[in-house]
Amino acid sequence: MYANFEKLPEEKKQAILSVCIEEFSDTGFEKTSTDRITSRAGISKGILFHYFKNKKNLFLYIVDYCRQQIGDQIMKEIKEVRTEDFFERVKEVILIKQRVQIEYYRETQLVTYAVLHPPAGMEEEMKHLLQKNVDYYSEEYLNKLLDKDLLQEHASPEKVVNLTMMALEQITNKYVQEYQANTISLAEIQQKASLEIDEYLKLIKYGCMQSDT
Amino acid sequence: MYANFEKLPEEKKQAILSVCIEEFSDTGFEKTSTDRITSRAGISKGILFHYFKNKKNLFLYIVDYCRQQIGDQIMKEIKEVRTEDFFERVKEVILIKQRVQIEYYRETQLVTYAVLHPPAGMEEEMKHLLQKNVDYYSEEYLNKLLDKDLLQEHASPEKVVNLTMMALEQITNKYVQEYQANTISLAEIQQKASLEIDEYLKLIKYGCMQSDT
DNA sequence: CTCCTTGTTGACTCATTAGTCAATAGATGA
DNA sequence: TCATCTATTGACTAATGAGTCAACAAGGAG
Repeated sequence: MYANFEKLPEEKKQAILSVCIEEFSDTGFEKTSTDRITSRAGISKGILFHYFKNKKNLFLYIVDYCRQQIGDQIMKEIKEVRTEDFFERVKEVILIKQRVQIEYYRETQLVTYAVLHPPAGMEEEMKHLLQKNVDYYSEEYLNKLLDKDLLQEHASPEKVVNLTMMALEQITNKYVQEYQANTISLAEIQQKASLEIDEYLKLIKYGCMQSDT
Repeated sequence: MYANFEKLPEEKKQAILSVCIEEFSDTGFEKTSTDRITSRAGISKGILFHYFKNKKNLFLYIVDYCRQQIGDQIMKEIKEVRTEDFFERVKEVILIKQRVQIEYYRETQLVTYAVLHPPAGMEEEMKHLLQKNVDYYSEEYLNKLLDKDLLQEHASPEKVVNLTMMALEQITNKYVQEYQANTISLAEIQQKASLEIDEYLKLIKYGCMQSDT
């Protein structure tokens, strides 16, 4: 489908891709102008439409490319994680995600935006694209690590996994925003996030109420 | 500023407002056409620009109007809540929010969208608008209801409030989506949400691990 | 009825943009 | 060298949309 584009020399491909990523993540689908893309990338309008046929296809290609990049990077790093304790592992995984989210922040922004607010007429494509990502680190897998024998009878494993993921993701997102606003170093926010994560994990593990209630 | 619009007969005002809300919430700022608004509302293009000067002002006016409507409605209902127990109260409040979110779903969608993804050049206005909403049901207030004497020493009140709000909001949002997708009744999703909330509250109160660990 | 004010119209301008296509440049092979 | 094919160009089209403005309508006030 995009063979003509793909057989371009890597250097030129990268130049075009990075301009597109910048433009789309900055101004969204509608407001991004193909004129601006072509002039910034130093190519003609004709050739862009020759490669991708239309703006919609270009956008889908770029979003999918970003999704893949992020996914690959996260998977690569997660594969190294050996920790078997559920809570420790979730923590490590979430900190990896945070790092990647910062390293690929434009890509993350673009994919998040595209999935949450698909441009008119792309709802189906985005759903399809999202599915490719769902299973790249399944909750099922985490679920298996949770030792059910240690859980209280009222605590269903799915709820524990869900609450934990939700809480940790919220914490890391908060710090990502801080990182982007000010100029704290990555190491610093990871350290802060790590401490806060520990406290929330304690809360989830042992609750907030004194046991004699 | 918008005196000319505001002194219109209520009926005509409502007609215009509701068309704008529909269009903006459906297609977002950029894609919404003032031509379409005027023709659907049965008014001329000239008069729309006479009332609001430009599209940006119109959008801000509509978003603020929606924000106010939602806020007023929630406040009205929350004022009736007498429950003093923190967890019970948070639950009631969140279920009220869920009801209002469903009743005013277009308005909610519009405001959420506008705040999360402000159209180019409206970032400041949106921040300002958000601030008006922040304190309409402060976490501070909820904080006061949390009896600190009952908490374990590791559980900081802010974290308990935060985790609770986050969890419950996520649950209600999940059910709102279900409601919008299928055709379950409001009563039914509120009942389901209520049960699930109870389980998460138990988890937050007493944790998931058996105490002898 | 006439003058004035205020509300309202919609055809028009001007800028922008996705997408096209005839023409050109460059490469390949005979 | 010439012929053929592919890659690339950029001026052009057609559509759309925000914002303007001269003109018209309505409703008093005198």
